[in-house]
Amino acid sequence: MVSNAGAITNRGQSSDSVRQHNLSTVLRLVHLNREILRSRLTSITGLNRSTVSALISELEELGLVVESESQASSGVGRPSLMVKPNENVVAFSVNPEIDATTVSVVTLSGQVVERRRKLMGSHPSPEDAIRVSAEVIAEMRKSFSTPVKIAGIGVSVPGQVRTSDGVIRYAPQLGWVESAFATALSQETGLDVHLGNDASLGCLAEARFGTAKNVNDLVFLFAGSGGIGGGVVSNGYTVGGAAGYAGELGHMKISSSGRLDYSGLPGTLESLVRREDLLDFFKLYVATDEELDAEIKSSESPRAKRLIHDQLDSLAEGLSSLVNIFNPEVIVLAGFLTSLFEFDPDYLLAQVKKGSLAAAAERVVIRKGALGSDLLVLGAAELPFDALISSPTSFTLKPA
Amino acid sequence: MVSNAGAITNRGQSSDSVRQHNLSTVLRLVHLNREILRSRLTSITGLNRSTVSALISELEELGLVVESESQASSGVGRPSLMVKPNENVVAFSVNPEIDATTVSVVTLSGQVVERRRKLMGSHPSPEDAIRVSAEVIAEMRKSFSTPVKIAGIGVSVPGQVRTSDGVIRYAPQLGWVESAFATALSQETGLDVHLGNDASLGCLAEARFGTAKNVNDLVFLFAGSGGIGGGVVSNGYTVGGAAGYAGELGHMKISSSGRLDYSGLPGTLESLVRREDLLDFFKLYVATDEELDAEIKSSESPRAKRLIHDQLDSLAEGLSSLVNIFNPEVIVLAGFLTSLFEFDPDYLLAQVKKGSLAAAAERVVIRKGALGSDLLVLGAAELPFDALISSPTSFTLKPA
DNA sequence: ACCTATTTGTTGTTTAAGACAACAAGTATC
DNA sequence: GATACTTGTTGTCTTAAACAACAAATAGGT
Repeated sequence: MVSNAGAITNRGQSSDSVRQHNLSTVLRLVHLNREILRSRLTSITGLNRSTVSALISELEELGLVVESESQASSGVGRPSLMVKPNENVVAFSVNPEIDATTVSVVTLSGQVVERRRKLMGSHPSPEDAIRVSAEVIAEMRKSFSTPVKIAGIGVSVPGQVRTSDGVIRYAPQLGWVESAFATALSQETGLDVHLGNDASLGCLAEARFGTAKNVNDLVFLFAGSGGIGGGVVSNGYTVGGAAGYAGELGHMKISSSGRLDYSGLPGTLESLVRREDLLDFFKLYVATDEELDAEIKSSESPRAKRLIHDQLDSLAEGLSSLVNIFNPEVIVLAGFLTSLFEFDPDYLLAQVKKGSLAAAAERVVIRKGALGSDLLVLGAAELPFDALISSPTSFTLKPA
Repeated sequence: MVSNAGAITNRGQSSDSVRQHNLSTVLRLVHLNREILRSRLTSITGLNRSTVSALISELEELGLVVESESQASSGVGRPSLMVKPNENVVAFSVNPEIDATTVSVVTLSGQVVERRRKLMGSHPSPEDAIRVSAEVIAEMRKSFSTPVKIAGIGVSVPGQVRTSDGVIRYAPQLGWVESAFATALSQETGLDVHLGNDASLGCLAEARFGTAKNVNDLVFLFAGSGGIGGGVVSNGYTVGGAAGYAGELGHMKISSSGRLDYSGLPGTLESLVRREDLLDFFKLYVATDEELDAEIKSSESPRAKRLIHDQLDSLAEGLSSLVNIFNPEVIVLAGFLTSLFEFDPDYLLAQVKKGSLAAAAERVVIRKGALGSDLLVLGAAELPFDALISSPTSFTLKPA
């Protein structure tokens, strides 16, 4: 079914599904805002005060939210109660990288309360990462001081993930091919496991908690050592594609150059905007984003400036196309792209506008991502939380 | 708000909005299927038989649908009633072109029942097109033999349209800039006027009635004499962008070539895949798509084949990027792109797969559009019909 | 021709849940 | 301390979907 205005399904709504929808809506608002006044909930949802009251009671009985007296009183009238996510509801976030795997605990209120990074030998296999993740998760479950309830596990994957069954199709940097990661990790832990592409999850995180909060049309571009990934939100929905592989914005062809990207495609954005090129130039062999950033910011030599502007030009060409395709409200850059951007923000924006249609580009804004090292951690945790939020009554939280 | 699973709004649902939603859902299904059995409606919506019965009664009282005994009996049991859109409910479709403006009457059941093409002097102004459209519409309203009810007017615009207020920002072929087209035509006719980009409307039409029925992730590419336009459906929603300018797929940069497209951007898909180039080669100065198609299909000379394959290569480069960006289920080609495609369909598909990530491309299918000359007529009419369908009880149909 | 099984439409009743109204509780202003 | 104002709570009302029972219409078997 295709629709602009209507709902996405052909399903009708029974009174039961209405209740589910309203519970989800309230819970989602509480989650997204971290804390929110009851009076705000009534005005945002448009529901009656008494209805919101009943919904919150039900969510409280389910152990998903808690109410407290609000601190700062906001004007005349009886002060409204503050509603927050129950701090005992958590999700695990798993972030495999080339040389380490990070496991974090995130609360439903969006706090990263624990993080453990396990260094691994070079080129770990998916099985290695699964084993290590399962071990860390088991340790963490034993060491919780409060009695937590677990929504599940979210995994950020630097590669292509089939969302339907959580199979990693191809993760070039890690060298992983066709791994039934979700099934395996679920068996090891007894928890629900959800996988997502790292850049798509980053996009989700910035759109929900970061610099693109409340933005419905958004293009996100993320570059690390392994190339460029992307994510798009359109109409408030993540663009996922038929099987979940959408958002591979680094692999757009923007030039006739024969340079290959990490997936072997020529003339793509990823082949022309490369962290490696900058590292080579500055003779930094292993560098953090911060070191590279400092080097770029302090560049004075014409040759350095030329290189950086070349990269900015390529980035602008890609962004111009994306502006024409998506007419976004905001473009969010993350990873070392923020260093390029901040080197000359006006130049980048001007080049983007030059390469795109005036109408599509007229209100676009380019911003730096706001979530830093929490980006993928928060993004991955959203996957199990989404599952919980979309069916709060039937979802079964697991004990620690 | 950003969500994959949930609804797009933060609004709660009262019992009233449930009724509205269910009425819309049923009416939309009737509209999309042209006719549908009551039993199918119950199974698709998941609503109770008696509820569907009540909903249809209400829609019938509103004069939006009619019931009839179904013809072919389908097995045991009491035969189900057939529900169809009321043939008296119509919309006007207005399609301005460089040398003519076409006004059509489309029924809620998707039939084009009348079409008048008014030739206009070269380079008509928006005001000319508005005047001519209003005149034709006035004539048509007088000449209806049955007492019709009018949902409104949909206009396809070969250019960029701000959807919020129906202002044409820029229509390069027509030379129109900043025209408050919707407001003006509405004043002339007393009807609601909705504007949309031509290619986006074509995409919508193919997704609802054409070759991409029931496809939720779809890329549409349409090429005529004025360049290449596009449309995208993702998650079942049209990708519209922040202001409605999204879908300008012809203006993606795919090459370092300095050739300019009709909007002055270099190296774009539109600059490299050009109807004009083929016309020049075949020495056809004014040609219909059919004539050009015949010429392409009968090409034997190596030079002709080379030219066509060059264009196919450029088309494939654009499509590869789009596959990486959207991971569509189906790519639909329309206009003279179908001629290129049919010249060597396997080659195009192979080149597209070669230029894109294996996972994103593995299930993609390229198809020719199915709606031919009804494409824009049906697409534009969907705009007023959408307005009607999304609020069937409060919508006021205008008399002829 | 008749009987049975099956599916669908119709009608009256039940149930779930949001709206509404009245009242209580708590705050700011004068 | 009185008043205005906003919010939370509670009981009642209303809407609309579900449900159940029955009638209607078909196919297939005897």
